[in-house]
Amino acid sequence: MTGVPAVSGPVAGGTASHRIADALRAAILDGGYQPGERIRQEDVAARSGASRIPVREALRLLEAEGLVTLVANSGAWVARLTLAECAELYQIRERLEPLLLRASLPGLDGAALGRMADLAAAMESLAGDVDAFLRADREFHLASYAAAAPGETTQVIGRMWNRTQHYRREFTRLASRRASLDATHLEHRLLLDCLRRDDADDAERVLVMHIRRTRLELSGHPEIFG
Amino acid sequence: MTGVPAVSGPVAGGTASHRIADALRAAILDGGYQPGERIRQEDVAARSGASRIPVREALRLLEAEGLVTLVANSGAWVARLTLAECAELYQIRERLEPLLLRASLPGLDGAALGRMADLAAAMESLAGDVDAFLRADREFHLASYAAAAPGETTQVIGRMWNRTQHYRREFTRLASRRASLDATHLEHRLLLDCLRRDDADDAERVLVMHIRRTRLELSGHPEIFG
DNA sequence: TGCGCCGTCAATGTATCCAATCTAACGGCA
DNA sequence: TGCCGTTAGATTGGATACATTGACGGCGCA
Repeated sequence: MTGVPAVSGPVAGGTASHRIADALRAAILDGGYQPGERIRQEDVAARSGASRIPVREALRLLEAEGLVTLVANSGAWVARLTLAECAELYQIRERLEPLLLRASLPGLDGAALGRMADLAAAMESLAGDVDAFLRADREFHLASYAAAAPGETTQVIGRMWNRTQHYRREFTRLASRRASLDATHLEHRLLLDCLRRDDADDAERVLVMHIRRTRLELSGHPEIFG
Repeated sequence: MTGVPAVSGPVAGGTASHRIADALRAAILDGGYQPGERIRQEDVAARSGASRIPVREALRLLEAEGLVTLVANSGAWVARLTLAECAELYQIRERLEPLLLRASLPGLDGAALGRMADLAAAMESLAGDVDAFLRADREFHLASYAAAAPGETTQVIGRMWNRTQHYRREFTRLASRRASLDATHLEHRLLLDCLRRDDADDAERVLVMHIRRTRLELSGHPEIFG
């Protein structure tokens, strides 16, 4: 229940709906709920000590974020993606993340780049711990965008990361077993180099290739989406 | 209340929340509600013959779409954009719409291109009627994407169009008064030509320039965002 | 006269209760 | 024995009623 830096996280004020939505989101991202798993309103209500009304609003919120699928008069399930849907989210990322990176680049200072270097190094040594790798990878990329003014682009990209989180976990599990994250590590270093050189064009290119390669490798593992 | 081809339109099942959300969305897009205007839950409930519960869920939905701004314990307002926020949405469009156009291009047949040509011609003669122009422009561009499999990209782009609708209307009002939509018309013809030639790269380029020029012209009219 | 406190009111947030709908198990029938 | 209609249960959707929060205006005081 801890650890994932929630993108649309505990920002919103004290209303119960938001608290519940935050808790559910964290549970889904951490794998406490699996894709396809049913979410019963009363269960959530009981666990959060509230009535079903705020739970319903929380579910609506998560549906809008794409994390939950609601069917009228039937129920709520943790959203699952087909391979094609997941690939589409990655294509959106390929187009939008370079935009955000470009906006962030001028504001990235030495401290931010240092933190990113630490994370990149950590990922290379963390080959075994999938969840730690996921957290570091997420923080690495989000850190590269952190100097951009938060706005719609950040929101959209955050939703893409959240929606694909489970499949990234499964893929990383596979890849780490075969010790085949070398390309990832290399691209992270390349990206850092572009940022240090303040070269936005190169950074965009590297980032596009990084996301695209991941997408193509994901497409090679349709069994993840079974 | 009619006319706007709602992007996230009356798709969803019979639940009252969705009906109310559809009605509110249409009202906002048509200008029945102005940006910054307050939306009272009881008003909407009374008008739609339902209680406040489904109204609240509808408002949550529209908040997620970016059309409504909710403040806890305070109320709901029709979302308003600053010039910077609007420009950001246009930058997202610059990156994503070419992607969608490329996906749609192979499936565009003669009928679709013919319809687009009709709409382009209509826009050129419709110089006076702002709302008719807006409808035609929207249908023109959405038609160019219609052959792509509906997915997240379509959704995101639709939301961008919806959120900027009001400001496009105001801008068009200004531009049509000065008869300065010539560049728009020209770009529409160029785009159609690329599509007829089945040239995806050129089409992407023209579309990017089309959206970017609009963004820059919008930036020249900060008074719209007062 | 201007600032700040307090009371009233309106609008939202939440809980409880009832109705409508879907699911699944059961039994009848071919 | 397999299929289908029926019925009972569970679960969600919605309405009403109450609690809570925030806003506005009046009053007192400096």
